[in-house]
Amino acid sequence: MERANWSRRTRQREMILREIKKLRTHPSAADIYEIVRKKLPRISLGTVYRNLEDLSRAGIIRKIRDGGTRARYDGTAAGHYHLHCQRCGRLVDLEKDPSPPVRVGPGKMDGWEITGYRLEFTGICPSCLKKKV
Amino acid sequence: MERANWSRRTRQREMILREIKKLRTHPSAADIYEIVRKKLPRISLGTVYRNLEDLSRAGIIRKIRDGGTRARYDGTAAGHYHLHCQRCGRLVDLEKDPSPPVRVGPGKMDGWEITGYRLEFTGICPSCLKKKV
DNA sequence: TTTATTAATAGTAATAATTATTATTATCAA
DNA sequence: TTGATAATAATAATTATTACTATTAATAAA
Ligand SMILES: [Mn+2]
Ligand SMILES: [Mn+2]
Ligand SMILES: [Zn+2]
Ligand SMILES: [Zn+2]
Repeated sequence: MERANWSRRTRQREMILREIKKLRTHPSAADIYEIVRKKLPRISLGTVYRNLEDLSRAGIIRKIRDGGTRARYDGTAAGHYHLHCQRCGRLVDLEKDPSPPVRVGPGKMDGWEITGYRLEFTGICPSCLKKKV
Repeated sequence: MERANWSRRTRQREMILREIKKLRTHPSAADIYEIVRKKLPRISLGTVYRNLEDLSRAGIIRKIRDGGTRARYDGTAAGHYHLHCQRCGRLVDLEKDPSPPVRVGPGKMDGWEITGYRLEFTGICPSCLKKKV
C-alpha cells in the first residue's frame, strides 16, 4: 500500500473521505459528487475523481471495478468479500466470512442465489519486479 | 449461462471467436478489432463489440472487468484464476490451481510477488429473486 | 438456381465515464 | 501577514462503449 504524500489537507478531501466512510454502499464517483455537493456546493467533479484516486492509491479506500462500466468505491479498506448480482449489478458486502476453504459450488448465501465466484490475485508481475522503481 | 439464440452464422462472429480462442492473453475489444481486421478488413468495431458481448453472455467467452477502464475478454470460458499486476495492469492466467484452501498471505506465486487477492461471489440478489423473469 | 425475408453488418453519431488543462484559490510554513 | 505553490473549479478533450440506420448477406423457400 503505497502511501500518498499529500502536503496539504483540504476541506474537499476531508469531506469526500468522511462521506464515503459513512456509507455501507459502493458509490460511483458521480454518487459521491452528489453527496459531497450538499456540503460543499462549489466542489468540482474533477476534484472528486482525483481525490478518490489518491485515496485508493493510498490504501485508505478501495476502488472496485466490476460488472458495469463505471468504477465504484468502497470506504471500507479492510479486506472483505462482496456479493455481486449478475442481473442488476447490485454490489454488497458479505456479512459473514465464508473462509477457508472457500465454497465453490452453487447454493444460497445471505439470501442470494450464488452461481459462482471470481478469485483474483493481485501483486507485481515478474517483469515489473525486475525493473527499478 | 443463458445461451444466445443466433439465427444466422456470420463470418465476422466466427472469425472473432476463432481469433480470441487462439490467444492466451486477455485482449480488449480494440485489440480484437485490430487482429480480426487483418482477415476481414471491412469489419466494424461495433460488430466486434456486439459479438463479444453476445459470446460472453452465451458463456462461450468471458468478459473481465478489472483494474483499468476498458473491458477485457477471455477466450477460455472454463473457470480459472488470474494474476493481475497492480503496477502495469498485466492480467495473466494462473497456471497451477492453488485451491483449496486459498492462500491468503503475501508471498511468491508463478514468479509474481503476491500482495493479496480479491474474491467475489456472483449470483442473484434477494430482490431479484423475488421478481418474475 | 433464383428470389424473398430479415438478421446482422458497416459506417457513423451519440453518450457516458474519465482524464487533461489552466487560471484561480486557499493551505501552511516562514 | 505574507509568499510559495499544492490543490481546486471550470472546462475541454479523450476514451470506451452504445445507439442508430441504410445496406448487405445468410438462410429458406420457390
Ligand atoms: Mn465493500
Ligand atoms: Mn484467463
Ligand atoms: Zn439483483
Ligand atoms: Zn507488471
